[in-house]
Amino acid sequence: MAFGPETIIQGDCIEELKKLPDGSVDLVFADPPYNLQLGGDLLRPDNSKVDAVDDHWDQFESFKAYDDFTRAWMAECRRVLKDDGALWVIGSYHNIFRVGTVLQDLGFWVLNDVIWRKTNPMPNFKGTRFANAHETLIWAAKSRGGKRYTFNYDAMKMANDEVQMRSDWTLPLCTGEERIKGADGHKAHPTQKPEALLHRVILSSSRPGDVILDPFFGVGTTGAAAKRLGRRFIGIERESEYVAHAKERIRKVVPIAPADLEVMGSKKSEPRVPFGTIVEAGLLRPGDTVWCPKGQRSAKVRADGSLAVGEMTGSIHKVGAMIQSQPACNGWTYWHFKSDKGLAPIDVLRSKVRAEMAA
Amino acid sequence: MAFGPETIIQGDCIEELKKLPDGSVDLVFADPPYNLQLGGDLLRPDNSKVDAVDDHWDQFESFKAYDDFTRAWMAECRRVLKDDGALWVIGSYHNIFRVGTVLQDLGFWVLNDVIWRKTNPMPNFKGTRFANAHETLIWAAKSRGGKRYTFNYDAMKMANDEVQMRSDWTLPLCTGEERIKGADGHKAHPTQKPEALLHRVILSSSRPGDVILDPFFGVGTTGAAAKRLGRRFIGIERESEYVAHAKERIRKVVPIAPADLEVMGSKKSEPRVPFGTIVEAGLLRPGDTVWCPKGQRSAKVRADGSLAVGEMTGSIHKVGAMIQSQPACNGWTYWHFKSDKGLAPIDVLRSKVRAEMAA
DNA sequence: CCCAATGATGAATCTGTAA
DNA sequence: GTTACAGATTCATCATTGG
Repeated sequence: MAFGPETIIQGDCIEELKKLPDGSVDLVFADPPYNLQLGGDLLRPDNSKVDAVDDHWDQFESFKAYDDFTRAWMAECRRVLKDDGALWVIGSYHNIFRVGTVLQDLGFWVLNDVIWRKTNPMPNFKGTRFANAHETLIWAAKSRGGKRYTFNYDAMKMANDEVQMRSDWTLPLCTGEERIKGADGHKAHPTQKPEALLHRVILSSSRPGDVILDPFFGVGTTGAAAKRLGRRFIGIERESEYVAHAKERIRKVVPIAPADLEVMGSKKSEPRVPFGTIVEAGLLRPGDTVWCPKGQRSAKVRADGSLAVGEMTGSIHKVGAMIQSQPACNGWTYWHFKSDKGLAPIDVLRSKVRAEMAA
Repeated sequence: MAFGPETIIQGDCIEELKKLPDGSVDLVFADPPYNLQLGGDLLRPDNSKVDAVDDHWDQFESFKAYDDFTRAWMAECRRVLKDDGALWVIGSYHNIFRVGTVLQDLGFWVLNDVIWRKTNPMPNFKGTRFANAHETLIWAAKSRGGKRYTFNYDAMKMANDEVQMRSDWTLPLCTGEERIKGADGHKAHPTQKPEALLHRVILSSSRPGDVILDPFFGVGTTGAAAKRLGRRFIGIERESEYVAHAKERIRKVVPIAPADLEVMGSKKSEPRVPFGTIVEAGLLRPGDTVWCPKGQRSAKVRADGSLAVGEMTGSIHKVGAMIQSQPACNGWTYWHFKSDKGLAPIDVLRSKVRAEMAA
């Protein structure tokens, strides 16, 4: 069985996978349900309601039910993969450990776990945890020591300013024009992935003309990226509405010439370094004193990177503003520490940390 | 059984854990071994040579042994944890999926997965994969819906320039002076973690005086960070050489003065002041008027600390919610009184009362 | 036409205490 | 156990509106 360049199948993922022949696919990208286990409604501080992912397809009775489901679709994916093929799966802490364990148990060989760092994640509105600002992808070969998987090392290095691509990728969410909208103007799919993410996945681990299978096709991000990058694809999706959106979307995609693929240039601005990092790095210690430029006034450094002047506490900027009775203050240039050459602005310490980060 | 501030136990992790009493520990930090490639004795860190495991079945056996080992130490950790306790585990793609699955199966409730982004990771020399530039930590409460875990949200926010802390942490590797050296001048431990990482873990999820347990103590990074931050600790480590290094290292650590350990507290922890107290204190009088932020709407203060708008009466929060037709409202920030500088939120009056209470 | 102010929104396991 | 209610809580980005 040979696949045309574009195949979209409407139907149940596992049933349809079973119809595909052994060893016919080069790369699988799967974005399965995450099995979020949400409580009641969640309100933002402005009392508006968060549009939760409460779709029926994300509901599972237990971890065991989720594991069984995972094993079923993933075993089929492994069967249809060529021996030199590979699999990508994306998930969050709700499901990624289950997925990774099943994957290893099925004989896949993990090559990397890759972190998608979101530049603009949804915050944690209630202040109960760390803002959940990333998702995890697993990249795995069909088996250990099997035929060689595809990895376009130089393309990745090129796309990363000639520095080896790392396992953490910083990319924005899929919003704005890119986000597919329904007739009502609302998002057509609750969890549409950014095409830039698929671009990097496909560019890194497949060749032009390869067949890429997405068993949870949704509104077709994998298909759009595959077509743009000159790959063939097979998408399986149960919901007819998503299929319709995907078809319309992919129809409009114009494939680009390989020479024009170097579009992912990354511009690096100076990384933000919180003052707390200076304390964590041990460049200043909790209890240490910092001084104003002329050394008359001082403040104490606290373990969390706040300063204290008497009862007054807050960030380096806030405390600096308060003791000067000014509306604002740049704490990095205002506060000084005692070095062997006398008082020096703490900005010097920030430069040190930045130099280390860049190294 | 009460623990002293510093307890280091030399012995097998699981055996020694079994001797600890139920519900006696506030926080566990575990950095377990993940040498999955080695068959046989998974606990031995001395890298004795074992033939590569190519066979799928052997691989499965190896995973099973690792899962059993993980379940054994983690179940004991769960037993010794207090009901409001929590667990941190760190790992890489080799083991973190196994660890996360076991953790969920044991009833732990995942709060976050946290990514340690290394600023200076080891490159991938052969150019065969993405540079493995991160490790994963899992932070989990003892159980779902159990007693409230500790999270110092405001301290974390402060440490991150007043923006809430995210699930990805950028920190350098442990190198240079910080890295413990053996008599031969080489690193004493193969996977020593940076103290900055432990600083953030401990500061975020424990309180001064808490008991922190590290069942894979190594050269004592957890102990050093715990002592510095005024926490007690219990470390278990099998290798006497590591224990010796840890003791010597921790001996030299100077704890931060208790006063300097104070971090930004949450508003939730401040004493509750009923609105009626404001009226009792005479800061507002029955019959006085309070206004919404822009001053268009007003309500009357009543003697019992309720508000009235026409027929509508109730608490400051309820009346605020009702006149805005919103599900909830913080009356302290919504309602304003007329001061000599124009409208000011009644929260100012609450601060006054609190200041007086503290005096 | 540009800039400022305002509003909307994204895979979210999202409160605590007292009666 | 449950219910009631006080009151604490958000970041980056893009679209829209108003001047």
